Amino acid sequence: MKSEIFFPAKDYDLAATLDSGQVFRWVQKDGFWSGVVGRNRVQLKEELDGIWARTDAPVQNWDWLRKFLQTDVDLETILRTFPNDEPMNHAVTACLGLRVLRQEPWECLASFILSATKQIVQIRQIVAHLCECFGEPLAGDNASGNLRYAFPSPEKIAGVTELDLRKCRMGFRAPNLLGAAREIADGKLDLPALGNLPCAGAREKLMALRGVGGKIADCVLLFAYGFDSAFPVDVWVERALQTLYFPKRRVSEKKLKHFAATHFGPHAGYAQQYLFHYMRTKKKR
DNA sequence: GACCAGGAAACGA
DNA sequence: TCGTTTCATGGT
Repeated sequence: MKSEIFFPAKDYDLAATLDSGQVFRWVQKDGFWSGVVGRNRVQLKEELDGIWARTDAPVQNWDWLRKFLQTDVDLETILRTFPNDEPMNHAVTACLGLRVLRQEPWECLASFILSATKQIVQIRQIVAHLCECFGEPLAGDNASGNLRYAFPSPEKIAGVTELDLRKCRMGFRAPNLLGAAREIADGKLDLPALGNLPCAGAREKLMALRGVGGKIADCVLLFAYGFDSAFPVDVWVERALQTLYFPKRRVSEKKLKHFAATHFGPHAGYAQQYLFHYMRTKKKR
């Protein structure tokens, strides 16, 4: 029994949002985007004035999907807080409608632990392997590959061996994922409770995990908890800051991070996502 | 076949 | 407090 709904939203670019390295399980086919949110398989389609959605299983309350998509966020208000400079204006013009999603914390944390020095296509492959190996099967019948499964729980991961995880081709990231899963399964780290802490406190807790440094912590703070001030600096964003803002002189990573923390305003993380996607897509045009 | 990827941690100067 | 090296794997 399928269910469907329409979420009104101005300026929502579904492709840019789902294909900008925030999430790793969404695939486009036959004009729809297919993915999994929690235990629900979902199909999405961008319409003129919003997002149309359909699930395989019946749904009464759609709050979980509305929250994931962040359709209630007034994008225009956020964009107005961005600095009015040339690089930022170019990035916004190029990817208008790009949104920051609100993900489930464990899936987000696990995915970004697996992201270390991996290309986005490869992160997708590793996550797909992980779901096929350890995820619970989902109800319904019209999905293929890893979309047949939920993202595996911390308890499930905590119960397998490092060798089992390495079979998903995650290499040296395996002990880091296993360690994080055990901390959570053992109750030593209360992931949902991090959302009640100040940003800096939550960041500290995340960085206490082996394999989680500042960049991965910032991704989780921004993509799972909605701390819009978090500003992940990876190789692409570092390149964006260096070439777009300081083209004449080489600036140290530390200086770039200080610049980022002071220049982009209260929704810096949102601005970061525009710069990231802009840099990754502009040369292809 | 070289080079690099949404990094982090250990190490040496 | 810096820069350098190592880690595993696969895309380009």
